[in-house]
Amino acid sequence: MIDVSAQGIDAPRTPLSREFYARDPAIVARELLGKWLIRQAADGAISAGRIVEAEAYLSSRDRACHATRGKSPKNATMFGPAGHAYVYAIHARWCLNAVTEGIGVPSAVLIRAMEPLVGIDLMQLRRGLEKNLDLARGPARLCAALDVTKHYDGWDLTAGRELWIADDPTLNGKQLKIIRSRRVGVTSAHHRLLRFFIAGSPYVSGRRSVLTARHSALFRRPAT
DNA sequence: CTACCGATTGACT
DNA sequence: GTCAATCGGTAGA
Repeated sequence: MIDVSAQGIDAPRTPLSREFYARDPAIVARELLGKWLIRQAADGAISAGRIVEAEAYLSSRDRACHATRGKSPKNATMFGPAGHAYVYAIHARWCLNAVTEGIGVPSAVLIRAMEPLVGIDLMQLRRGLEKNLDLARGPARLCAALDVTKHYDGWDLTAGRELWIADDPTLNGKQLKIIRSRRVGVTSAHHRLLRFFIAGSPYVSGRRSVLTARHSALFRRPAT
């Protein structure tokens, strides 16, 4: 359930490798759950949290992917090497992706929600909001909480400075319960199950009632 | 230059 | 549940 044991722990410094990202985006999205997303501001202040929700966008074989109709200045980063940040604007807000697969294959994982763990005061300040649950619940809220803007489009997430992703130092081999569902807000390829989130996490985006219904439906299993 | 559109959010009934 | 504000990116005149 809600794991607050990580609060007060230092953010991990060792970034995930290029090889981690250079795989199928559905696998990367699935495996990014539980990882820490870390932001270090110019003055050294750290803000970070645990990724609880991510979506895969599969290059030319996915109609919902921004790169499905070819390269443009906006999506150029997705055509570059894996492990770089792809930051784009939607409805006047920023969203953060991690580029996956190889050069010339424009796929990525959208990081949709995070459980705030470190630097919560700073994230509250950036969001103009106190409520911990809503600080990074949604891709644009997450970017606002971490002050991720167009400035970080193309940023190398494997360099381990300013913005990176690392293994959870508190996980200790624990297995996460993960649910797979349709992606949020996409207008094409709506049926594809390319959204992944941690079961029961209150930091996952979407309406609570919808989440609970979907949750129980997907968890129902025939007795064995 | 103008005219849309959207991987969103927050306010509202 | 509904709805519209918001503005960067993009296409087209």
